[in-house]
Amino acid sequence: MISKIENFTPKQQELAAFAKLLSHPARIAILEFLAKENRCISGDITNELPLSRTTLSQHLQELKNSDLIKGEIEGKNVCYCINWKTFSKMEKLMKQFIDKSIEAKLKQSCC
Amino acid sequence: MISKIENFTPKQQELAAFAKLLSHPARIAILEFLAKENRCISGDITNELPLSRTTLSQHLQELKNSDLIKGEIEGKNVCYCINWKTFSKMEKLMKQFIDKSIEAKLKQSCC
DNA sequence: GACTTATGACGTAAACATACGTCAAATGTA
DNA sequence: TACATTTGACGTATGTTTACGTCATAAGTC
Repeated sequence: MISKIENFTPKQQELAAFAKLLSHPARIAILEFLAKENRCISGDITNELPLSRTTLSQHLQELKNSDLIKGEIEGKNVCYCINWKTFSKMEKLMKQFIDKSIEAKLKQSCC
Repeated sequence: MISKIENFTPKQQELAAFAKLLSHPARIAILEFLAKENRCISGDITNELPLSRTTLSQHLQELKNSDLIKGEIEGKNVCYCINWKTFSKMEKLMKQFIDKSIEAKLKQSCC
């Protein structure tokens, strides 16, 4: 199968990539948990979520690969936390898309 | 394989489902196109996007199944348009998630 | 009625995501 | 040094998404 993704605009691709990260409740739960805790948290996340450590590790890896979270080794543990720089970028793109759409809504005549 | 999705909160599931809809550039492009046009548009979308009619139809179906767009038959054509009620719901959930996260950021001490 | 056009339905192949068990490495503790 | 703990890496089975070709249907046109 040939991917056609590169035929879309960079912005569309970037927004889609961020949306993909949010497209599984486990990853949303991870981000919510990391945001809630005012200190950084290692594999405690495993105890919080109804998934095996292995599966969770995979989701963490995905978030880390996309730079939405950071993970730093702290002795025996790993301290994970949200990368706010990337998070803000996601917020901006998402807001832009939604606002642009809703703006257009006002001019709409049918349906 | 057993799905563990039902073990997460309804809000997490709902947000993830919306995010999944936005997780492909084609579907973002469709929504952008529908929002841009101030009249409703049928299969003209096919001419706008670098995908076969069949593939596009599949993406349209997905958006329609989730109620993010509506499609009404108009003679020979189908008039598609954004379902703003669902769109607003998505906006609200997404905003809630992002704002709640960023609010927590201010209290954060590490990383 | 025959023809064209627009569209959804169905089938299918390739790619990707999800979920988890097991293993190995690295670090702190007895 | 021996041992437990935390964690990423690897393998793998199953499920879902993407992409498209082909067929069927339904509405307008000749």
